[in-house]
Amino acid sequence: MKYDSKTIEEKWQKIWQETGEFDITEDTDKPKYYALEMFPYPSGNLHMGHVRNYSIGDVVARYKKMQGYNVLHPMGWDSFGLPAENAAIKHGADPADWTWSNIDNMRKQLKRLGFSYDWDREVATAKPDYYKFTQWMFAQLYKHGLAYKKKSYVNWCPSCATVLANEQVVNGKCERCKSEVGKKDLEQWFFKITDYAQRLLDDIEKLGGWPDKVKSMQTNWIGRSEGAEVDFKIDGSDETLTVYTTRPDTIFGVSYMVIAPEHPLVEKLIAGKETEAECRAFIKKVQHQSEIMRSATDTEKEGVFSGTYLIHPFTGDKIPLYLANYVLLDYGTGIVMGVAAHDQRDFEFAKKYDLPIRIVIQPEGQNMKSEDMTEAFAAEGIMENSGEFNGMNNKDAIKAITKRLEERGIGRGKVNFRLRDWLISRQRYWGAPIPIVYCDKCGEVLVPDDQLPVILPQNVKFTGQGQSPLSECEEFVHTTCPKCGGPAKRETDTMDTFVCSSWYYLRYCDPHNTEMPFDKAKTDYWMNVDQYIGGVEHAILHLLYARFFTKALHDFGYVSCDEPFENLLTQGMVLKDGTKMSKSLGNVVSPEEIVDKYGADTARLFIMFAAPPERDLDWNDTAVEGSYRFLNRVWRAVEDLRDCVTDEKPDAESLTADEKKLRLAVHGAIKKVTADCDRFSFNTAISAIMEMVNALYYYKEHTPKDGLNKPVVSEAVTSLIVMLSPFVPHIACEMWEMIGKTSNLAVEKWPEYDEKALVVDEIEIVLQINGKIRDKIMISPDLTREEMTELAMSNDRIKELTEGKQIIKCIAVPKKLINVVVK
RNA sequence: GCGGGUAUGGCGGAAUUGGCAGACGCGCCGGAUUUAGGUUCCGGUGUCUUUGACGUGGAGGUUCAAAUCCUCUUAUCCGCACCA
Repeated sequence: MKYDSKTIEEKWQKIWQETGEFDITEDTDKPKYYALEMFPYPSGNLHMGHVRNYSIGDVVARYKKMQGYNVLHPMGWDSFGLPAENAAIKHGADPADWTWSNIDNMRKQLKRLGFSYDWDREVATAKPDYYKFTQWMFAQLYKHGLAYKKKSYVNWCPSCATVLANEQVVNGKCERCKSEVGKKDLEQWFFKITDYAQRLLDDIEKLGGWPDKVKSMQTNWIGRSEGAEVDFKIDGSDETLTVYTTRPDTIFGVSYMVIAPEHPLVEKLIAGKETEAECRAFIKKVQHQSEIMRSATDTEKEGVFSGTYLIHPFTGDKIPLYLANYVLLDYGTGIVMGVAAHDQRDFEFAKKYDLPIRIVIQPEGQNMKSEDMTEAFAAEGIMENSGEFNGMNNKDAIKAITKRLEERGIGRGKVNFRLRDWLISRQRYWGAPIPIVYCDKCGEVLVPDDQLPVILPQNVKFTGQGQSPLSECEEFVHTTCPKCGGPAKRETDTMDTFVCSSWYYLRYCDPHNTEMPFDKAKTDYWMNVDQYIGGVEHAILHLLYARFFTKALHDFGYVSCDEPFENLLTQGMVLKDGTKMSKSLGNVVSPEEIVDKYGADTARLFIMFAAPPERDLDWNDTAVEGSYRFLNRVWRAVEDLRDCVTDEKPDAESLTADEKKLRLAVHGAIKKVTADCDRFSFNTAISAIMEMVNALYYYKEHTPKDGLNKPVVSEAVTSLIVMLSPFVPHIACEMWEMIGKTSNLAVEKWPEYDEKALVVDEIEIVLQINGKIRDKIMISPDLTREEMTELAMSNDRIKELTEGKQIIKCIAVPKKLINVVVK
């Protein structure tokens, strides 16, 4: 007989729903705990990655609840985004209908897995009551000068027909559709995340509960570098060009300069020069080079002389200015010094175009010659050919030269970041409209808070071509100016969906508030998120944006915290046969099927048991059977022993050896499961429960039915059910009922172990000679080192093996081993 | 190139602080139950030339003792990448 997972799971899910079991409010009598999993995009169906993410979160939430915490555990939908719109283009479905029906389906699937969400707090970012406040967030940033529009050379995905943030371009391709990303000069909305670059970087230190991997990814992404800006006079003009360099110490080694071909000043620099035609041809060529080609390290460096010379600020030499494909427009000033001897890229470029290689730093005690060099020398050394700075260590020269530049007013120390401002406008329909209107009289006008939300219109046309559907929706575009009441046009760009997901964790604290995105008192109670759980793919984008939002809202006075996520767990992927599950490979295991066949509890148990949460998990059908078998084994034991359940406590004084052994197993398990759950080592927590079940079977099989010690068995059975309940809540509740309990298992107190039950008369310790095991003996655990040593010396085996040898020393580790060192 | 991981039986994994390597599970082998298969219960299962030796990707080192610490190295995965 197998236990009936289907009936049991439906029964308890219904009860939880009807009793509002997991609905929660602020309660200052209890410590709070905010358990959060990254909310899903409603693609249509739950996949195993979701099941894993939410199973981990549910165990955490349920475990904390049983430990007496007031647990906030919400769920919602990151429901704006391109797939809805693509479905509209492809199948003619309305993006809203498509989204809501997907949500309905996935909500059902989540409920079938028995997660302990407070469904009353469910949010969907595509609903007006939510995006009203996404627009409010935009307004706040706008009012504080952190949202601005500028013409910029931006990433453009031709297939998605929209711009993309820097973070959404992966290897020169669109993160979503993988098509090659181009560049366009467009007027776009940005959030000034760069204002927070230093703080976002500094505060990474505060993120003690985050994985190092994520912290280092963010550090690299922010990419702080220290250097200097230097002004170079243009020969024959009063104007200057400014470069950024991290190596001002190499300034005397400059043999040429380079400017990005797309640089706005290029036009002026090449106009009327002998080389103009050549330059124009080069610019055209570079424009046709794809972003991937341009950014690949192994792409050959190419350039052309601009016809312009710059004047070296120290030597007064005339230095040729080149246009070259290896200089990035949007980092630093878009102009760099070419120091062939001390930078590998410059070295290659100089070799190709036969430009001078000037050594200005020598490795200590050496005398390199430029004609012998096969690669640039980028390490530390002693300055030479650098005028007054000769003989200095180059590290010191960086400071000295920067200082001199500052004194002369032709340069300055400068910190640069790799992080760019966050491009948030999208030329798409299914997103939160940007609350801006354009009035002929008043210009760009922010929609006032009391006129939010700017409602996304329905019944727009989806052609998949040309402009955004919104810009062709006349009744949306034409409006009145909030300032002067005259005719005005709406901004037709919508916001990047990452804006919506940058503040949802705050909305969960107060999801029904119609006046404000949240009440400060409520976020003060619930924030920070104590445990955030999700995929590592969000290590940069979402997690950086959310940190930025929290800091900005903190500065505006809306929240007290300035980091949102106290602890972060990045769960591993769910694989099949060592590779990612994917439709094209046909190796997708559907959660629905598994729940149908074995039940939600088995699916959850397998996922938690098969691997530690942060590691990748290979789906294994026979191992799933093993988890199912274990639950049946537990079920049979509880069924068998249900009559033993009593309120009577075991009498520790009068137990048989077998009874003591069972108690030891039970309390040992309580100790280990608790410690393991505290450190999120759920796989070993489950294995500890399995060992306890094995001990229970041993006792059961070795004791006549009428000889069972009821209080001892009762203690074992109740602890077993309680400890299983965060992992497999349905079967646990059913067994709880089966043994006659009427209390609510979800808030049952987590068991505590009895130190006395763990005390044993004898333990096995190891006898070693020179670190090799030679015997094992049973001793009292209380023996001192001296007593242990004495025992070892009188041991026959040790005596035999050490005969005729010189005993140098004897190391005794209480409760572990004795090691005799001989020569 | 820079940054961060990972490497342990046939497989997933365990060993929290340096102290019995391989817990727990899968698989496999055997016993009991059964007409048989399946189920269930019990037992076994790192390798080998088995009174012992070897064994945590490889090579050194520190230590009475190393999967764990140090140095070097190989493989592999992930992130960033012409960032001046």
